[in-house]
Amino acid sequence: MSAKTVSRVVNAEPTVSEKTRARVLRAIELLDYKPNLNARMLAGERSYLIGLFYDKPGAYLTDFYAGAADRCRESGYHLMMESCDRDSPQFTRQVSTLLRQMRLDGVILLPPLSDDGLIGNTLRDASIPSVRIAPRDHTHDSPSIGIDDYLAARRLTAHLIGLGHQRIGFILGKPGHGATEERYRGFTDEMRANNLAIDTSLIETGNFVFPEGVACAERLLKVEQPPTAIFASNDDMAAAVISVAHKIGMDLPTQLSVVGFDDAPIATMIWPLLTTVRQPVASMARLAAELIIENSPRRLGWPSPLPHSTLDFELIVRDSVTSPRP
Amino acid sequence: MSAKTVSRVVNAEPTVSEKTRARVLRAIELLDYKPNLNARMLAGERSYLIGLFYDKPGAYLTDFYAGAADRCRESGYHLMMESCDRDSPQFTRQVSTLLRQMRLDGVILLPPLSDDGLIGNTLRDASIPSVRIAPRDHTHDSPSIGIDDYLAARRLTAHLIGLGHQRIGFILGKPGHGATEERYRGFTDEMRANNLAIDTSLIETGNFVFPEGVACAERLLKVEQPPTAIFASNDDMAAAVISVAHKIGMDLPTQLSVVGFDDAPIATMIWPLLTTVRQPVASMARLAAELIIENSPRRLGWPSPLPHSTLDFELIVRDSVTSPRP
DNA sequence: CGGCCAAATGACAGCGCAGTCAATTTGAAT
DNA sequence: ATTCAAATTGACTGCGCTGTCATTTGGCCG
Repeated sequence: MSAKTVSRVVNAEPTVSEKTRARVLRAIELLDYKPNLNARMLAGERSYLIGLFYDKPGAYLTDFYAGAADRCRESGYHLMMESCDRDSPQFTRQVSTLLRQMRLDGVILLPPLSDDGLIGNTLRDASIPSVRIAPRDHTHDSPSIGIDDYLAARRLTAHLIGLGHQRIGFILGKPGHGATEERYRGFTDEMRANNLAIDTSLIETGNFVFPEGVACAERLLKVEQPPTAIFASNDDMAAAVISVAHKIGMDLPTQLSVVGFDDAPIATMIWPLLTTVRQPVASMARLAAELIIENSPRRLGWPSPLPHSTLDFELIVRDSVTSPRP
Repeated sequence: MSAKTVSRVVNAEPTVSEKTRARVLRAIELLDYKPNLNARMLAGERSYLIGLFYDKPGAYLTDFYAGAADRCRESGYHLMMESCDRDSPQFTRQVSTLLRQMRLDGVILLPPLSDDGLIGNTLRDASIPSVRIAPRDHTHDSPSIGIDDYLAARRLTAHLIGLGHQRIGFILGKPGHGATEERYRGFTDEMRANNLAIDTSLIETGNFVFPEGVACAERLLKVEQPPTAIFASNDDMAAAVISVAHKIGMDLPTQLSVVGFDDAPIATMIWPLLTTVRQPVASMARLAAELIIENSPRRLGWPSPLPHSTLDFELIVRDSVTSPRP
């Protein structure tokens, strides 16, 4: 029973007889043997480490991390969460240091990193597989995972219209994000499909953050003929709308309907509870980790065609929407 | 110029002449040399890895992670965030696997893990240094970091009392957490110091979470003579109070003052903005990482007496508090 | 029963670094 | 200049595993 044979069993190599495999597994169980990760990394080509790169920490980050880490654990991998300050001058250095020091087997890119050319190139140069979450651009040379933002936005808009809303304000996310564009496109298409005019004075840009959402809401609610409903491109900005409405003494949702997007924790921490779209964050995370883990041993590159997974979203109807007052 | 000499320079060993050190450093810079982490781990006794163990992901988790990771990066360390499901049967196995596989140099324990005997023992048996964040119990054999919850709660209560509030409701956190007890003690002591009675029908337990905070708030606002102010032991529960108040049509903060604790993101994402206590999360995180990093090379155990750091909190006065109506 | 091929196993080296200890250089004292 | 201790440096080894390749085993055929 040589060390090598144990190694073979641990790595599930096919060239081991069933008899010895069983014996080894029993011994492993008995001794509670755990292979030393560092030695495996040093000797082998895999590091059993996956990077999770993000720009700014959002509310979904911990959820995503938890989901991906969960999947990683199942296969003996570990997740390294790393904040990538895109504007930092040492940005590339930082990334390549990480890659070289840690020998990551793959990287999961959260938006807006998923569309960042610099990171993309750095990863490609280092031939490190990556998986992109909710990219704007699906022509990258790595798989992507997301929901159909366009469709979700249409549904959400249809929900509003179905209840009788006609003047609907829209708060855009951060320019350049795929989600921003798709959600807006879904909104406008659904409006047009219902022969509803899009009043450009009712379109604001809130960059996905609460404070700017506040400014948008203040402008939106101050116009001559205010909207009866506001579609915010994420829950943080929807919360901002609600906060402003409360501040100026509006009665919600009677006087104003609000919808958000993401089903972030904040969605259920305010009154009225937000009607929103839930992204399957945990599933996306698990899938992302899985893609990398399964691709990792071979290093054969991604299968062709590249898997672009579109997961199902869920329309969550809560209390923040009602029919407009006649 | 042997490899060993380079190793000495990289590890800042003292027995290198200034001349060679300079030469080596220049070469390192020139070649952009990065020592292989895995090899260092395998060969040396350090792993350059610190664990951040948490139970349930809270809002401050990402901030804490960011702060600690920041400090780690400065010294070439990395942070592994791990969720410890305290109730899982494989809990100990999971932890010890981590420790043995990754050979963590140290572990940061977030509450309530900071008071968990099982983890504490496991770590001690593996002689892995740990740093506890906001423990209830300061008699552990590892350093702790926190703020003076008692004092902060007194200040917050004094703020309320100073504005004229006399009937003040209190929502407790999760039993067993140090923060829960200290904050409540601060509240009661300050009330007593002002000769104010503590009406036990105005004390509720919300376990630090929003949904239970909602239930507490509903009960609190339904009593015969409702409080004019509510002290929630954290911001999530304070948000719950505000949400309920909005729901039943109260005018805030005129009819009800609310204070929270932590200055979580939610504190500024609702109207009225929460008056609360800010914990220096980033500083705590940096300090925690630093303690482990500095202790790590020696493995001499902690200095005596054990450093129990009490960092400064900050009373953040915003809009959720006003004088009670006459 | 020998011969042969494929399957299964083991011997060995080396991944890149740090620990050990011996070899070398330096510098101060004689 | 010589001597000797201290300071500095380098050769060598091993950390625990995996890749390579040689060796052994087992099954099947003639």
